[in-house]
Amino acid sequence: MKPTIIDVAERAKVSKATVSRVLNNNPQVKDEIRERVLRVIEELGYRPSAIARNLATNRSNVIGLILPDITNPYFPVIARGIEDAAHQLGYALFISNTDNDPKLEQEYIQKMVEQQVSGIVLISSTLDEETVHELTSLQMPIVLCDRLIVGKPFDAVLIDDYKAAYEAVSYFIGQGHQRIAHLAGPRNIQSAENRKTGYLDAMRSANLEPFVSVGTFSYESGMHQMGAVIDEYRPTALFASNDLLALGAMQEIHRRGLTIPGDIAVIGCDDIPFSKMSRPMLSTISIPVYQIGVTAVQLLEDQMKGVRVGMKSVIMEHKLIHRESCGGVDLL
Amino acid sequence: MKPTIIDVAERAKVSKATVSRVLNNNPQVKDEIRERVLRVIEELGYRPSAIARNLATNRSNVIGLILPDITNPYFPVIARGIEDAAHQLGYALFISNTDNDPKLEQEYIQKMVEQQVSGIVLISSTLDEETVHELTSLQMPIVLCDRLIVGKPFDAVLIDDYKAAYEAVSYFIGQGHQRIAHLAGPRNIQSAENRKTGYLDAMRSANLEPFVSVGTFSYESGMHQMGAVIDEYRPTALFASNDLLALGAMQEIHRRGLTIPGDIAVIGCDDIPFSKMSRPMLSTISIPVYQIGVTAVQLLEDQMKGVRVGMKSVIMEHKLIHRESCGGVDLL
DNA sequence: TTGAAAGCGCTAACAC
DNA sequence: GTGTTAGCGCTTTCAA
Repeated sequence: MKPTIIDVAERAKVSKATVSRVLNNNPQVKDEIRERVLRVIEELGYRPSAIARNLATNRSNVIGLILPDITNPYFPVIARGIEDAAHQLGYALFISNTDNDPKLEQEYIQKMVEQQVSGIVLISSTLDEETVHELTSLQMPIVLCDRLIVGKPFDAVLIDDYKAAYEAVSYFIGQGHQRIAHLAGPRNIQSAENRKTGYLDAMRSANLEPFVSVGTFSYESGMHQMGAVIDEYRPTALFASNDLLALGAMQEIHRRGLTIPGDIAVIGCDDIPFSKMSRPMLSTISIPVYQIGVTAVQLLEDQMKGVRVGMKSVIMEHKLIHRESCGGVDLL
Repeated sequence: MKPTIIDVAERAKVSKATVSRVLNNNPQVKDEIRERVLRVIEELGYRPSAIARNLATNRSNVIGLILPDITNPYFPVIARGIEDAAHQLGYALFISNTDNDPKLEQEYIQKMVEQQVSGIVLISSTLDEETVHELTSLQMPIVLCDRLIVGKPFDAVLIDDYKAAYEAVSYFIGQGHQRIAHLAGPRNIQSAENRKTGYLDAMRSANLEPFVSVGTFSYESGMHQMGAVIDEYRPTALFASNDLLALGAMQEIHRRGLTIPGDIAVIGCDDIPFSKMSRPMLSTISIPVYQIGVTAVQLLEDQMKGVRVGMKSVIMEHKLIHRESCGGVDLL
């Protein structure tokens, strides 16, 4: 059997309260006794049970991360930011993939509640009313990360998708492009919609005829959509709603014997690790993904400590990274 | 306050034992009472505390995953396989990144022990004696995943790195290549060493002069090393120890105005998602990463259920995926 | 089929 | 400075 606090207490000839005190670094323990206890702990290889502790203190020092799919190259860096920040603050991390399925989201939220997590970081693109309602009724610290449905009553860390898209398109316009296409993401993903709107507005304000092709946020989708876009619109520039889409589009552009950026200039969004490995290297809107994760945990910590009342949203800065695929002068 | 089992019991006018029974689907509860209790649970929005439950049952239904870095594109798919399998079996998942730091590995193992996880999946490249010793003394279900230090007394799921490398090199030899270089991974990573040995043996058995360049498992390393390899060895083919290395090497090859596979044919290893997005598409040794994760959890489950005594290693099948970068006839 | 009560391993008053 | 004791919310005998 694993030793318990009682085993330690008996062997060290003290009460378990004292053992508990040394465990929690309570200063009012005589050094001599502290050392004796420590020694016994060592001898026995004793490890306090976090579970018993949690039950007694009603806190778990665990935070939960719920995200769509760790396999999507956009998320690992966020996850890493969250994990690093969490561990730094002494929290362990639960993780669950939902594939954006509201059913699963709710199920995992429930599970986390049952596990008594101290807080939840939720990355969801599709938050429905029901989930929101469930979340609010939880009375639990929650931070929405990156893909907010606007107007929801939660802390959130986001980027300004609208502006990011607007800037990318404006760059193309500044370069003299007239036929700028947009590969959009799924309609139920808020950030995709915002980027689309940004694109549309930028085009309109320059009196240019927009062309949008809607797909999923995947490489394959980028390939397939791009074929039709070329056939129907003959763009000289492309703004893709995320890098995977852009990379897929580039593949198709090359397949047709067209050049990048010569025939078609391309800008993506997210700056996933691979965007600098493509040929030509993908120009893209860079998002401080790691920092988003760190910030999310900070907001969570604030809530957990009760430092702050009321909600708080943090908007992270994005930046157009001028690599090879968008043509034009080097902006650096 | 969150309702407890007592609140439910009182409101349903039964004892908490009965509530506990319906919670655990104990069949010997009268339907009428079961329904009444269920109704109250619903009304109160009651959720049993996993923590209290764990303390009472001494099981946590949580498994821990310790891996080097979720940000490395090789790991997310494994992680996903593990998570899916875990959730399927009713386990939640802890996750920790170690960056292959033995200190951190030990720290996280300790944390997981304190959290009373039911089992641990450990992906480590560098397992030192001390950690192994700690692990064995834990008496806890453990599965080593993918990067085994051979001869350690744990369950493991692996691939045959030696053979994989041997096959890749043999393919090149079969194509008539004489100057086949190898970009190796770090010396302290077992799989990298095994791949290197496979390369070396294949070269020797064909009486070819080998050329190995050792670096890290990164894209940048691939770029940098490849420069020297070209200068010093003028290879016509390259076997890289992983895809990131291969992709970096391809970048450098292109930068020098050389063609792939024309001037230098390349084969990578791992089949990370990006290997099919590169241009040309990277030929590589494909590893059933997702299945590795699933299998690891199955082994863990076996241990946790006590189904099996003794150790077990599972070797997963790899396969050379012939895409564009390795030249030669299409093998399909 | 149900209830009473002991206990899981720890923390936190409170008393000494 | 240290010990006693009463919980934390659940499961699980054991009786009834």
